[in-house]
Amino acid sequence: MTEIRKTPTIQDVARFANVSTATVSRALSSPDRVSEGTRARVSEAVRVTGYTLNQTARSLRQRTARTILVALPDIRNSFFSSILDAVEREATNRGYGVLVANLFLAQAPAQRLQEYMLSNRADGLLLLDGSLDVPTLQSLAMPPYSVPLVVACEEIPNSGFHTVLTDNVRAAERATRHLIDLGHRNIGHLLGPEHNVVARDRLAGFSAALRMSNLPLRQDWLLRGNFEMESGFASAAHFMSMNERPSAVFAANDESAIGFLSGLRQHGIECPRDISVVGFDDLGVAAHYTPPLTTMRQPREMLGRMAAEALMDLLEQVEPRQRQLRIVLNSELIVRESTGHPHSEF
Amino acid sequence: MTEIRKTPTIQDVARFANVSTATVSRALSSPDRVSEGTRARVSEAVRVTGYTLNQTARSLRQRTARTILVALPDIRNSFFSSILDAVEREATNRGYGVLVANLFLAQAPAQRLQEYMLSNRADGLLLLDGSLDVPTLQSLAMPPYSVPLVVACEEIPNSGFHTVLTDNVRAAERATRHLIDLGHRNIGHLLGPEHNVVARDRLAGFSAALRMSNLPLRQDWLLRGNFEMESGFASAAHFMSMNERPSAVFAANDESAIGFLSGLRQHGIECPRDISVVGFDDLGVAAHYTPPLTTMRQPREMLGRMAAEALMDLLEQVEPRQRQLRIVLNSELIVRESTGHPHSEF
DNA sequence: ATTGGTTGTGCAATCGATTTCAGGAGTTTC
DNA sequence: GAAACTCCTGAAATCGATTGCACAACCAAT
Repeated sequence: MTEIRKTPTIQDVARFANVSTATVSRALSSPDRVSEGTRARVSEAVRVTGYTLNQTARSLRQRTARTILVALPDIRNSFFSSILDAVEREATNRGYGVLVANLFLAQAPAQRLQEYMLSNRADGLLLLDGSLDVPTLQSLAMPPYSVPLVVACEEIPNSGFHTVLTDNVRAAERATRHLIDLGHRNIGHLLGPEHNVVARDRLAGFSAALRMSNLPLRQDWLLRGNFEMESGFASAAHFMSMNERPSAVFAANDESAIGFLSGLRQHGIECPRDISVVGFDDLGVAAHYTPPLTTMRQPREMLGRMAAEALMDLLEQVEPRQRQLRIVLNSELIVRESTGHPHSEF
Repeated sequence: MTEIRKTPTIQDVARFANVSTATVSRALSSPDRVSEGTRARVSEAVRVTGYTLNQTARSLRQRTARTILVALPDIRNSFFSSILDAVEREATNRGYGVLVANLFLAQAPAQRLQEYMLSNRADGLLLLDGSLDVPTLQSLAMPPYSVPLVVACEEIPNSGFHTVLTDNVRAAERATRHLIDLGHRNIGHLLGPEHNVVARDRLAGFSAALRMSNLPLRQDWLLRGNFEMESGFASAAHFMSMNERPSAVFAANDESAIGFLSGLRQHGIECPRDISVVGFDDLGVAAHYTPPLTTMRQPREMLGRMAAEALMDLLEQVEPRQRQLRIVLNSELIVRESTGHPHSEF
């Protein structure tokens, strides 16, 4: 009686097929290196024993985990979860596992990532957070560690890291120009987090657009925000307290735009009748908000996919790539109903 | 000259501290089993060499990966990403890694999970998807594999799996009763996916509430849906084509409620003036939608946390737990502005 | 002085795969 | 018919930790 006591190993297969473990290993991972007969015997033995590879053992020997670590500032944010979705899909296709590190509220996040990477649980790091401690990351990326690393979404300036992102400056400029084209001359901006690169780029694009149309950039029309709905909501109150108000606002992202509109509505301000608002991201809800949001659509799936591809390519090529990789994707203006011509003073 | 050629191993530490690797291992993982002097020497050696544990090697020897696999139907869905957030936080606290398997559009998902688990990359499985092939899962959970498994959010009936979920039936009943209490007598239901357990439970709660108030359940007022915005949007068109329309609708979740409202708006139907709608989940956007959504709030963070806890407890206890664990959390009605008294016929 | 117990440490086996090296068998080449 | 090559296979080393077992050293009790 053959009692199965634990998951079968390559030894069991070898015994059953009457070959050595070396041959089993070869039969499974490079079938053309064994004879047809052996290959068949091994296949049969695998079938009978119900053998499955112990990935841990392979990882130890091959020094690769076939796993990538994805670090993101906040999974709950629908923008990042979309990207994670694309990354996971791409990784799975290529036989990689995906470990997630959610950095929201984590203390010493960069260090946590470092420990993770040095523990050999993952082969490469996909960073979706640009706010991490650069020296720590850089020491990770340099010899002796040389951890393969790709930054996506949020650039880390002067880091030399491979990067995949969207052209936030130009996209913000485009969004603002849309408002200008509609006839708006008094335009405000709902800011992202102060130290966030993406937020800065969007502000830069915003001011560039104003400048190109000879419109003044009014500091008092830069509304505090941090990409979250609640911050947009809070800014609405501030907006109401202003003596002079812009007729249009470019919000740094959809979430804050939605919070902002929600806040305004409480004060009887209707969009687009009284104010035009353009967002950024084109979250799923943007199309179904009331009013449907005009916004810059970021190619999220594409971005996630390309970032994952870039990282895995990095992992699989033999010699280290010399030049820094930099991919910039374009965003697209989606015009819906939250923007219109200015026509009322209030 | 001591050149660092690769990441230092326990051997390097041992050599430096002039002890055996066994002692280093003990000094690090059970410090009270070595003498104070050795402990200090080892610590120093670790510091100098920059040693970090190779988790893969430990995993191989100890036959535990200190990693859990979280399987979810769709990460992009804000409901699941919230749960994942809580799970990740809890797991990290206890020193576990989190691998994600996004099952959206995956073929043979149950089998994919099986391969994953049998490859020893994860110690336990947290299932957030109730639609998987039960026999496959059951064979995983039974000897000889005995994979620790916890199901959350979506129950798998008669499976005997440990489960953490919310009381969907009662919550749906509560939501419907809210509409009845407001005076509605003609109430419809925007369904979830036909074969989804959660959707069925919510339908059950809906009909129970009607029954208890002696209101008829009209089949033609059960609107097709699949939890997604687009399906709610599509149902709005169908709604408009009906001869007799309900004055209120209980939507199976917030996303479909939002799509539905968005569709209705296109036809000039205003909420809550012309119709009352109550949703389910209390997604972040619910509070800031126009109108703010009345909805059943699910304790998502709690749910994720408890599910993760349950799984890790399972992993860490020596003898297998006998009784099936079953935790049911309560949802809470959040009344906002999408519901009101019925007052117009249309 | 013997026994018994505790403490601290090292040797070597072990986890389950891959891979290097060597060699036997068969085939081709000159 | 010897040399050179190819093809296939197995023995054993290896990846980097943990752990069972043995034992030395020390202390306490009889």
